[in-house]
Amino acid sequence: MLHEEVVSRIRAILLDGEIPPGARIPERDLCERLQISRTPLREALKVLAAEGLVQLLPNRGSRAARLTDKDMRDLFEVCQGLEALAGELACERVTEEEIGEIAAAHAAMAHHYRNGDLIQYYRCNRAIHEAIVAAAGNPVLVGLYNSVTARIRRARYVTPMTSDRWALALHEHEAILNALQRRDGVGLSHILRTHLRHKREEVLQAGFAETESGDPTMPPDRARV
Amino acid sequence: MLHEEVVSRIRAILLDGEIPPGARIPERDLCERLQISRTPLREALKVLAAEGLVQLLPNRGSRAARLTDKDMRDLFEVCQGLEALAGELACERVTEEEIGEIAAAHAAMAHHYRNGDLIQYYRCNRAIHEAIVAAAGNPVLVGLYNSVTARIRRARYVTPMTSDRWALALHEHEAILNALQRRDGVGLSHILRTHLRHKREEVLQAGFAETESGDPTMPPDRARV
DNA sequence: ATTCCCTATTTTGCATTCAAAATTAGGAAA
DNA sequence: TTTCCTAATTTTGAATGCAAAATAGGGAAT
Repeated sequence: MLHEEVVSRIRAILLDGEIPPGARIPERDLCERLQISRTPLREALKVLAAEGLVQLLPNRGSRAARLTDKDMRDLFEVCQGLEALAGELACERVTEEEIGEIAAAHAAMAHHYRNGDLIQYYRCNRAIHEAIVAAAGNPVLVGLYNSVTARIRRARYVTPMTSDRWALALHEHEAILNALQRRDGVGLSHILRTHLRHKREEVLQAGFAETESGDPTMPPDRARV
Repeated sequence: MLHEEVVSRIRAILLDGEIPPGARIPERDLCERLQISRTPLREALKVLAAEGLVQLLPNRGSRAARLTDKDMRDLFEVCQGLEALAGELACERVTEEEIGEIAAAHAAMAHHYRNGDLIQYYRCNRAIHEAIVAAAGNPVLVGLYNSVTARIRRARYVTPMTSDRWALALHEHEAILNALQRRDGVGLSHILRTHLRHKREEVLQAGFAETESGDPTMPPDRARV
């Protein structure tokens, strides 16, 4: 198994919450599960620590990082900036074909909205945001966007919405698609910011931060893998 | 030596160009120099690879990453977005004390400009940009900014300027300081973008990209450490 | 001289090992 | 029972060892 694959697999385990935020990462068990020795596992953990998904505790191993409200706010703030930039660039560079794909994803999303299928709605939603970032044609931007969004993925795409919020979000997405089709970079940038600001408010209101009560320096629970 | 320190030391070696872009990284020699074994060295290299400073070649070790023109353009583009965001946030959050420090750095920079001291000018210049990002009060933003700017540091802060360009840059910096003092987020954001666009043009014009002629898949020179 | 091929050496990637640190478990004292 | 101390166990962090891959070297054939 290649280094990058080890990183991906562990990242998936963390994002799925299989090792919940704050839980200690059991090297031994993970090694057994991935059928690798501790050396490549630990290399991957250091990389994930640099990404912010893992917290390293000197002489005490590593745990799944947990986000405070402040972390969440900071991450959404940067995400807004990145999506705003992506929106502007995308309007300059997006192809007609890409616009077609995004329009199709939007239509599918609207369909799931009408069916009240939040899971599928979020799936399309995420695809749209990622497609806009991809359309910016800047791999560096894609990389940063992925690392930032990975950390807020669960909050962003799991938090339930009130019916009002959901209707507003869909409405905003119509404006997003519209701005993209008109290649109105400034407009797209602006609506994306507003859209993400609303999402952030929802998430923080829902208290999605991953900090539990209690001393964060205390020995964390051990995740069973 | 702590893991993070190993990463920092190797990062410094790469940024100093001591191992030039494209050169193979000699694990053995670096181990000897840092007085560590290959295990922690390789952990650090994987982290630096994730940062984009090192390129991993399966079964063929790692080399110092080299930037193409496209990489340079992409990095500057993202850097513009990050500084623009930082500028906006900084105007909301910067303290009077921080403004004072930035004003002082600006004065020092202007002094070095008048003396024609490019090295010292760039030192102050970089301090100002970093102070604005710091004033945004968003550690996530600082982290991304550092990783992006690390990769373009040499291009950004080494490229010589024509007298016209230099005069323009100083003039832009006056506008930057002014916008910050007026806490004009939109204005600061805008001038920072313009300023960085100019810098990018300079760098690309100077042909600072790190791609050498020849097949990039060929065995690279080995750096002597 | 140049190209090809085969062997010797080096380098890589990972498993294993080992000392140091932390954690756990157990028993004595209050 | 609760608290504190000590010894056994586990876990961590890094060095070492080892097989596989890549590279370098050195003729033989053209």
